[in-house]
Amino acid sequence: MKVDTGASADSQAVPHKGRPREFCVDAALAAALRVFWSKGYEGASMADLTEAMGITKPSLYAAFGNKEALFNKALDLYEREKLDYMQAALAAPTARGVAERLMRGALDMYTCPENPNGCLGVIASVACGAEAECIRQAVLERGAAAKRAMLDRLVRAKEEGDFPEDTDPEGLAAFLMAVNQGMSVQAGAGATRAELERLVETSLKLWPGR
Amino acid sequence: MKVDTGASADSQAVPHKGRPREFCVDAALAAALRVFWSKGYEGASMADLTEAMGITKPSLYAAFGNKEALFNKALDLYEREKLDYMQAALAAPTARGVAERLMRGALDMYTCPENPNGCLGVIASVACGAEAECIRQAVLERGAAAKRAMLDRLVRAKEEGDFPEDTDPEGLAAFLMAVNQGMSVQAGAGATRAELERLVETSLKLWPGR
DNA sequence: TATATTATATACCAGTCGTTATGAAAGTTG
DNA sequence: CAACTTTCATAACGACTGGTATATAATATA
Repeated sequence: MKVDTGASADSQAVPHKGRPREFCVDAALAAALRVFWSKGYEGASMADLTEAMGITKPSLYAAFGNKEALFNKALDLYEREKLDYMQAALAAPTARGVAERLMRGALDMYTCPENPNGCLGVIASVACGAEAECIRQAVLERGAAAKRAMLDRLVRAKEEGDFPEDTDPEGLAAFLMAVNQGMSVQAGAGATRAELERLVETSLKLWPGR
Repeated sequence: MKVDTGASADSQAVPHKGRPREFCVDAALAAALRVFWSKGYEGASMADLTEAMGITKPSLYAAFGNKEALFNKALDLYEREKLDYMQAALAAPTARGVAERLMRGALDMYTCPENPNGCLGVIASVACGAEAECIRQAVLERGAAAKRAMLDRLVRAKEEGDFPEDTDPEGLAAFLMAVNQGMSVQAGAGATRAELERLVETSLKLWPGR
């Protein structure tokens, strides 16, 4: 297991000693993310990855360590660039605003033609068999953290009077995650944007309180 | 590609000509289902399958054709034995009864200790990369049929006055499927029965009409 | 008992998996 | 120019993939 090379920073600032690399690390990582996102962790072969990234296998191993390390960095990138709607949702003033921003953000994410279909977290957590258990655990960890953040936000919302008295914030947090995960599955199954919009509108209409 | 041997019927009724097989086809298929259910289509290797089924590879190929045919038969078995709560739900007298039976049936299915975690349909449709596209299509086909049946049922429910006037049956059908898929994802992620119960109770409380 | 038919077990196929050893190429530094 | 360092491309590694050829064992039929 190699140490992290700190590849995320742009390496063009200070000229290195040896032969300079001929590819952009960030662009290669973005390409790798697309592959993992499309095919899952185990479904993405090194041949798929190197072809999409435009580099050879030794270059990949030198720059990113191994497949698992590459996936984790791709997962970081995914969370940073594609899951920003989550934090934006949590910042909404009311619980209804949280739900609305979350669902509409997810809708835009899932239906953006630039993106592969579905949610990388769902794909990787569901499609992880056998020896890639640590990958699964890493993905589940992030999902659990997201749910915890949502739960905290909804608990606060209840204290602020956003819900009727008999509302269960834990149930609602699980509910929001479930609708989001369901959207991911249906998007992966080829649902149209119009179909997902109806799902979002229906879910928001059912959402309780303000 | 061999022709179907009609292995579903119990072959002990009439003695065959050659050497009799030493394993029960139905039991082997049930074992194969558990493997596919746990690991997905591509995640389940022939070695996994033969070991769980207690037979050798040539026996498997002779009895079931190949991996794809085996999966399709396992999928039939799954739908027949594990998805019966779907039809039971559709037979409920009111839309609320449909939602209730569906969610509680799914809850029981996902939390039964005998079963692997999650829904085989979700697992196989999400975790199908590359060349197993026909498997994915077959699974998606069944999911689409299930949603269509649900939509028909909810349209009828609206005609029967189970919903407020401004209710969108299509959105509600997608909603029911989404909650179910979300339950599958969360069950696969290791959610406890108590957590899923709260999700079900919350969703049912939000369900509109009677 | 002899023959036909089917299932079994062993070993093997070509291909792919993730990973790495090897040597040449391309830079910086003395 | 000659070290030195790092990346490059080629090729290979052992392990595993889905799928079979072959030979033997077990039954029914004649």
